[in-house]
Amino acid sequence: MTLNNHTKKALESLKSSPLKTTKQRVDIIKILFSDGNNHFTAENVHNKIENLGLNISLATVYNCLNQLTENNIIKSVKTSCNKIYFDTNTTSHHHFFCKNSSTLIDIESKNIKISKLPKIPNGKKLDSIEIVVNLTE
Amino acid sequence: MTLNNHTKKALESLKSSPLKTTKQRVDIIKILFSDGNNHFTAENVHNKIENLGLNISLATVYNCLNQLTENNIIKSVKTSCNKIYFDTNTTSHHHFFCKNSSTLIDIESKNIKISKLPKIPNGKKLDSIEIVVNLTE
DNA sequence: ATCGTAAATTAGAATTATTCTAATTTAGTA
DNA sequence: TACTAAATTAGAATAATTCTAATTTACGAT
Ligand SMILES: [Mn+2]
Ligand SMILES: [Mn+2]
Ligand SMILES: [Zn+2]
Ligand SMILES: [Zn+2]
Repeated sequence: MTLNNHTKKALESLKSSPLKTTKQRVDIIKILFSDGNNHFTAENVHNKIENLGLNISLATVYNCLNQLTENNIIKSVKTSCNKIYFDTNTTSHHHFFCKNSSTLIDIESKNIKISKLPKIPNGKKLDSIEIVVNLTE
Repeated sequence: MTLNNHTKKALESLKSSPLKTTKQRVDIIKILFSDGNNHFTAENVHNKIENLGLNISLATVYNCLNQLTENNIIKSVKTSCNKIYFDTNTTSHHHFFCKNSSTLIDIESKNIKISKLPKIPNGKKLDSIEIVVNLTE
């Protein structure tokens, strides 16, 4: 029951955010960060909650994940399988996506490099670049 | 009413595919390819159909777009706005995505370059790389 | 041309992921 | 301890897409 560093840091971020420290938010953070950096759907988290015998409604899971995202404690990743994944890695990074298992694996920014980029269309500005390297088994 | 080359080629691909040449498929292809390469949601296509006074059910629009995709006459692009876009550009290419207007703009493969890629995780193989350059206005 | 049949079309129901609503409970502060 | 804004919740709503099952159509064979 001793907390790892990821979890401790996330709980501190929660405390210093404008969000209230509720039992549900603490439980969800513990689940998210228990195993190093990881990617979860809301349903994944809800299943873990049920397996632990906890009772948190699915609406709360979604509310919580969205608010943790808004407060930069986690981030969200849209995948080609039309589900939102929540990502404990808040650094700017990219992903492998395995189509067979619908799993995301981090690619650190320093391990991928774009050396040529077309010019940004007039009137728009660059927001971010997302690279997904799709894998099969 | 004279057809452009994109449309002619797509109609030929339809003819040489295992799909039957139905009025609905021909009309949808004409809509898709009428204006050079373009990106459409199923709803976009259905709206155009209605504006033209044609009558094709939404189910048929989806069926048709999915089968054209399976037969490589168009391709589909998943975006971060959780809608599937259908793309008349079947070459391997990447996209600008404007978050404000939810529009896709092609980036030709030759105009973008990845110079460093991490090694593929054991037991998996590379399927494809998707780069989305997100823009704001 | 007509027939037979597999494929296509259709309206509407179902599904899935997610968000919304509105009533109840709770955290944190005074 | 009381107050109040924020959080939680069950369940309804939404939105995109797919499914179902009945009807129609394309097209190869007669
Ligand atoms: Mn989910
Ligand atoms: Mn659509
Ligand atoms: Zn990640
Ligand atoms: Zn495209």
